[in-house]
Amino acid sequence: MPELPEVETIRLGLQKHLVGHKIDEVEVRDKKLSFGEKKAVVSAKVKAVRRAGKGLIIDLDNGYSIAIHIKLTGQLVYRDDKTKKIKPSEKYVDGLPSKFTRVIFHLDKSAFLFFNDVRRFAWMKVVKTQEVQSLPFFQELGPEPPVTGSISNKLTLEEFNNIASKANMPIKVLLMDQKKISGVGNIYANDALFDAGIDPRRKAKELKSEEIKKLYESVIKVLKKGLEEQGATEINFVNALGEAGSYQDYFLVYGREGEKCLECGSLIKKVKLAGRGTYFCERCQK
DNA sequence: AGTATCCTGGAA
DNA sequence: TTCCAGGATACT
Repeated sequence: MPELPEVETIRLGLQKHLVGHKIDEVEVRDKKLSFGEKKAVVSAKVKAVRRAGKGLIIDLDNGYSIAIHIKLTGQLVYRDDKTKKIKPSEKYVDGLPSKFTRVIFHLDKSAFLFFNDVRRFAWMKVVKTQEVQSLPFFQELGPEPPVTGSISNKLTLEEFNNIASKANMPIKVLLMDQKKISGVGNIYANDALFDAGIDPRRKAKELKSEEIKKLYESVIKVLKKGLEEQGATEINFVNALGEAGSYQDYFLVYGREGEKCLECGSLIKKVKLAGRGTYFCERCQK
């Protein structure tokens, strides 16, 4: 789902297209969304777009920011006269107001930013820039594997070793715990464990240090691959121009239950860990 | 540490 | 028609 590579892909697109625009008007169409003070963003200019874990921060030039989490199905899509020509992915729920469009930013130079979300788990909140880090989500974020584009602290191998040695939970659950390690979700956790040859059900604290080292490298490797492919379009992830990613064409084990292991040909198994679908090869992952 | 919850479209 | 997926959180 939207994880570090997907959110970073959006950030890069917004950094390129959104920065410099003035916000003329904001339409909040979903009453469930506690957007905050609309007045605080109207007539401000976008200064920068930052990321921490799976969270995004749009900084304005008036001391305010818009903190965002797209959760499972959120989309942030920029449109202007030039980018209108780009044919969006079929996964793009709708560029123009649709029933899934929760917020519309009317920008200067006839541009728009659409915030779409089918399942309504995503959130978007106006806060003072200084207070972004004190929002519970950002405050509690753990360090992030060293990939790119983030303001979070970088997870070192030593730290990963330390965190794992104290965690009495399956290693896969640890990888996905944003308070311990940020940015990794279900897709990349499954694929990293396959790449490292480690059974996702094993207790984190029981892993040997060479296994932790291998896993550390595998996590970085799959995240980088995800970034290169501009993310995975599983449900309806799209980038800031409405285009799909392609990491779904390179899934190692995620979503491949019953299919052949890419290494040994035996069938990929699926179990549940902490309520989440967990895919692995019993023969390759020990 | 595990489980229910939010929400909805799409799969079974 | 029912069930399932999933990020993060609130419970137990």
